Amino acid sequence: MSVLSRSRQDYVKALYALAPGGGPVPTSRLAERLAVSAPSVTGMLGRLAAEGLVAHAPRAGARLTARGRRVALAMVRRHRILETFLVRVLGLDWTEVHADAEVLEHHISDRVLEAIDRLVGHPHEDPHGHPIPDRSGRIQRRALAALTALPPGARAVVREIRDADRPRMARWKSVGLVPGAAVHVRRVRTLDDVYELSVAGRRLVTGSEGLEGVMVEVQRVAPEGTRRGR
Amino acid sequence: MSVLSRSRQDYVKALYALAPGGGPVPTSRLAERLAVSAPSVTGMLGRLAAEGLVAHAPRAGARLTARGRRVALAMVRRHRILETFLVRVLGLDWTEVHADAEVLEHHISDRVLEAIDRLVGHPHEDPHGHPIPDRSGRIQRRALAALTALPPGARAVVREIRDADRPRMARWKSVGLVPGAAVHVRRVRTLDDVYELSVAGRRLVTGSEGLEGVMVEVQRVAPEGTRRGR
DNA sequence: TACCAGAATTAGTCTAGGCTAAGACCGGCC
DNA sequence: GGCCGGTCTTAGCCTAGACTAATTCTGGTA
Repeated sequence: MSVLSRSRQDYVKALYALAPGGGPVPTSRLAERLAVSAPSVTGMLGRLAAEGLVAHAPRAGARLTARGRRVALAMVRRHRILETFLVRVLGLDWTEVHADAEVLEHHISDRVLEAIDRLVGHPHEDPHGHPIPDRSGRIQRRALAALTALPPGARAVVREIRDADRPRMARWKSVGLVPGAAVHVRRVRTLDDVYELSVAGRRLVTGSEGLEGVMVEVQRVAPEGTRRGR
Repeated sequence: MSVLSRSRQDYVKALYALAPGGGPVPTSRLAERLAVSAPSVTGMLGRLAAEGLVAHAPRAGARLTARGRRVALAMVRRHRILETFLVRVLGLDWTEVHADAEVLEHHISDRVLEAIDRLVGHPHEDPHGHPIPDRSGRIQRRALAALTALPPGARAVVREIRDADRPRMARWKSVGLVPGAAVHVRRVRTLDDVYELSVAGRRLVTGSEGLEGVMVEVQRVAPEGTRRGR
């Protein structure tokens, strides 16, 4: 009970990722996320429920218990500290550290994790800008908007780059869409899905597909006379 | 075939550890070392033989093939680089890093391993003094003697501390028996198993039990008129 | 109200890698 | 030469965690 198999850790982590607020997650969503069949999910949810990590109302989805949530947050902490370490200490690129952290988070002892945390200076954010839960599982919650949701004229600062495939992250990085970058939405042509932005002063024209996963903190919604889109 | 399960890696590593020279290893020795039953060993040896990693003549023990030996040396390299990292970068004590390295060696990608190797400056020895195989599996072979095999009067330098239980390694460390330390054998009382040494200038009296695993490079066997013991 | 489609669960298998119990081999002693 | 004890191997079983096929719900529509 005290030491969870890698599989269990993955299920708990996925539940948290799919519903950080604790809402119920359908079996099929978990199956898709974990690249596993639906019956496998049903089976594992049964075990996790018996262990008190999830509440599973048959045919009504599963949600983490308080204990499950603590486990999930511990995994998130491990993952993000490891990513920070891989980038800052080992010099790997932040567009390519996800897979390594994904494996290591299951196998590193608390002792080594805390030593690494110390080495990188107890960071509050990982290289993608995600907040790192503290030892007791507290995580900074912030109200971020998707860059694609901003109306023309808005100004914002990039805060998080959600994990995505490597080429996409590499593209974001190459055009300056990195945590901390200032963004100004110049025009949005909804019909043909074209965004004209300036990113850190440089002009960028792209489709929405190339922006999903970039989360920003809004500075100014729009110049005078313009209303915020939903 | 290209990616070996943790279990397979452990068997191959154990075979190398029990017979670095490539000699045959009895099933029972493997079982003992891996804390596994003899039938489990027979079963796994069958699989490893089918995969070309070991040669298994029934009832005559198993030995590594050239391929198996390459795998084993890669594992040794990973283990020792990781130990070096845990000590030099994370600041852990060399008497307590073995278990962590034992787990991590199976889960770290080549990319991360090489980054770590770079970070610690491509060391040739780990913190216990063991030589680290290079990328192509070449390992420095040296003729070391057990400290307990030295005759009275001999002078030597500690070169390797063989992995052992933590308290024992901690004791060695606390009395100065660390790689690089100069040792002078003052007296050996074979009857009641007492060794009188001076270690880095400090006097040390102990039984042989407290010295097993300390390997030295002999400087001078004995003063005039004394013969070397076997 | 009855039916249908999609989602979830149940039933039954499979693989890796363990285990115990039982049988087969082999080297040494009488 | 025959037996005996230890060492291996074979036989059969177990668990975690996957899978596919078949079955059961359930909510929405005719």
